[in-house]
Amino acid sequence: MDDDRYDSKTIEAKWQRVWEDAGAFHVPNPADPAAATRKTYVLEMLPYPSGELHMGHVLNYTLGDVVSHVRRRHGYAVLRPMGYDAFGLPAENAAIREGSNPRISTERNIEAIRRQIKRMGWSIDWAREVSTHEPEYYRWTQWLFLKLYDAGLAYRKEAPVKWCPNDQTVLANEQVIDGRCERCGAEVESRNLEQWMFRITDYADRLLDEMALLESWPERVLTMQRNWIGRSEGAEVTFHIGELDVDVPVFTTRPDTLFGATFFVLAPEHSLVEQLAERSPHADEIRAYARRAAARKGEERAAAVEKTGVFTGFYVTNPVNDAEIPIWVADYVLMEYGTGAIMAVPAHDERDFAFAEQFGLPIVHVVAPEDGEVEEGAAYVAHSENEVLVNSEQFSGMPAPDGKRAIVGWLGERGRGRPAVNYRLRDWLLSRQRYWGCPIPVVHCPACGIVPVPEEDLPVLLPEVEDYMPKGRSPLATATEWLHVPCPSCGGAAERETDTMDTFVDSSWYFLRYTDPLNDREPFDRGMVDYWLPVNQYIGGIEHAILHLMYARFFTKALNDLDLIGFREPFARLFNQGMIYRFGAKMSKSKGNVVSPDELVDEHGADAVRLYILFMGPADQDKEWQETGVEGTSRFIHRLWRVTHDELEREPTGVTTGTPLARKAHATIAKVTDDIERRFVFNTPVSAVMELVNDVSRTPDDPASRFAVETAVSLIQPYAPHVAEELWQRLGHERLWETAWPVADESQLERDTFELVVQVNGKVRDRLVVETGLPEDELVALALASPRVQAHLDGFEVRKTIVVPQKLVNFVVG
RNA sequence: GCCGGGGUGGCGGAACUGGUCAGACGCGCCCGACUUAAAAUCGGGUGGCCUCCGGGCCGUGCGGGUUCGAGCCCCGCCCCCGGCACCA
Repeated sequence: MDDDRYDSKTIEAKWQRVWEDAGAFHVPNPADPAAATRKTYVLEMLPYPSGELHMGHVLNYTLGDVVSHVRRRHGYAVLRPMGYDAFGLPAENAAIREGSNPRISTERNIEAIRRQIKRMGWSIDWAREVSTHEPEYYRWTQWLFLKLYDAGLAYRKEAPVKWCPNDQTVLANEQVIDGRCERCGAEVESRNLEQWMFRITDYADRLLDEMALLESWPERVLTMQRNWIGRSEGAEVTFHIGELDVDVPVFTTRPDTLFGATFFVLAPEHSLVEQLAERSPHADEIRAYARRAAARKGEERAAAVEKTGVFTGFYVTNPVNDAEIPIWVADYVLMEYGTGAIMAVPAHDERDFAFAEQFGLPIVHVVAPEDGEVEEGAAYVAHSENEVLVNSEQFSGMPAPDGKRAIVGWLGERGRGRPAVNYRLRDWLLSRQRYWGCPIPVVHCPACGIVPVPEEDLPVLLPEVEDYMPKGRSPLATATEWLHVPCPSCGGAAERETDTMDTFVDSSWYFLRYTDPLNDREPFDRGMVDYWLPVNQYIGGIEHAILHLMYARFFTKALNDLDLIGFREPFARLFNQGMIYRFGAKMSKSKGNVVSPDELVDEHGADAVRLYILFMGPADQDKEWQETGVEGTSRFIHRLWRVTHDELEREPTGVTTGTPLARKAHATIAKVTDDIERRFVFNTPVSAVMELVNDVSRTPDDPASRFAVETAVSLIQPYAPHVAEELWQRLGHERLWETAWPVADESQLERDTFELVVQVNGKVRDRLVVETGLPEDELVALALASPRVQAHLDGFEVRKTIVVPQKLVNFVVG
């Protein structure tokens, strides 16, 4: 190799081999987890092997790599594993597209991704590699499922569920975006099916409250999860239908407006609708309306400009005043939320008001602004602060919050209501009618019902089938030999469950498996998970703000309840990187705007690509890909190379303090360290090192040039580890990856002199170089002595003088 | 409608606790050096307007305010991105 030319290919291959041979990034588990060590767990979301890596992955894993390198060089044992989220729709659909078997295409993709990862030079502990589709892994996914089943947290239930007609499977609510399948974009349908669910709703409150245990999560993610859980406090109030002698509960957040309920509405899907229709003279009309409404999609119903509905001819009794109010059926009431029935208070609810207007129903005001006066001819009154109850018998005059409590209390005493909390969150539907997933380890026995597969029979292997195309029933059903088994309980003929698990089940515990990936007796060792977890820094895309991140939190809490782990939140700190756009759109194959990391690495080397992806801008913001951007960081590497080689021509002086270049180097150490560790920003450190290198090339005769060059090489190592290691070696050192992170000399951050800014009325009029530490009056005297300042003071009276030590003097004149 | 994030040169962005004429660093562009030439590389310039070349005025989405001083704080708007939404 020509020593004077930078060649990324040779250098990167060389150092990747060195690291591998040295086991540089392998971190063994401690023999005694109780012994205090400096350790940290840095984790990035694992990739789906449905294709190759894209620039989003490059950003994700380079971010994690910088954090890992810096922490390692601070003396931490860094757990930094990698794995593959191999099961699931994306991988299976990719296999179908290319007419290949999912296992074969997934494993081929894994190999390609592994090769890409190694080419990028990310510092990973390969001894901990896992893939969710391997029996050694999914055996424990099944084991955990059975633990949740035993605890009553996994159950089977028939319910209206979301069905994707294209992917031929049910979906979790979280996988439906604007009424469409998150994966393929097809419009989802509603079906009544018996499916496997996880009781995540039991954890709704803890998913909210235990956000307090998190060290640092982006506000937007917490907000999204709060919105998704959708907790609202109110009351359940029981209304009575005399004719049927049935009680109908409703949920309301406004029990204070109960006296204003002038009608009552059932969702078209409500079971009482048919019961009422049977006895009603308008039976046909009611049934026709219910059928019409059911046929409309939720979005259509929501978008309707005019409210629709039909009167049933029956009445219900308002429990607070025994008023008989008419029962209507209307599709603005949703069966999925609350109880599917509402009390309508048109004076204080916009939707009820619109309905009342449309059908000429009475409007009664029962809350008013604090003076208690209801405006003449008032219609709908928006909720406001300091309302008081009116027209509410003994409750009139109470401030609304008191009224709420009093009315709910009054109802409670009479058995007609109670405080209640309602959630938007639904249980997690986990079964899928697809081939490429973890088999659900239960057997259906005609005599015993659902029987869990005994632990010792795990894993239930995913059978080989000839045709794995989705057909609405799981392809596993065609594996007849696999399907028919004796019941583990009674020994009679039985059938295996043929649905597979949602891929999000696999990824809800993978971060635990990394701590003990080869364990064949249990999913993980309790001592090791408790030692490494919670993850100190988790990094991944915002697209998982709800899905994966909420499921993983749920799993962690459930496993904690089962006393399998000793912590309640999986990820202490979370960082979401922004999306990378090109030509104004998110990079995607279908839009044809992807930039291939491989091609960029071929052309510029992994170091230049790593530098650019972080230098582009704040890592958490979305940003536009710049075609010529990598050239800039590539040039920087060449410049660093040249500056280092120029330096090698000079005799080292040993000077590390006192010169302008020495001070710049110390300031750069301080800036880079603070940015990465405290501020968690990754673009400005690159700028700072560029400045340092620019300074070296401008002032090569500064005695501290060797120190400045070594500092630049050392600081850039987390970003560009290959070239840094090579230059470090040429500078006569070794193993930069385990060399202590540099520490700035505080005394070098202060200057003997500084530039004093002199302002007149807030405008800068002069800048003077003055000694550090002069008393204020001397600074003022020096400032007054400036002819430029005098020119602006001339003829005016100085009314006030502001002195900011180390910074400026401002004269206020007038 | 509710909640969260954001608006700075031709572009990506910087300014970290209100304090050095806002614009670091990089991209692009312009000029120069090297070259027969080009590329690469190196050096210089690059917010706008005016200029007697000293400098002056304007400028961080819009309008106000607080302050000696505001990109940063407060009030009222506009626009963009994301989440939730006939959720009772």
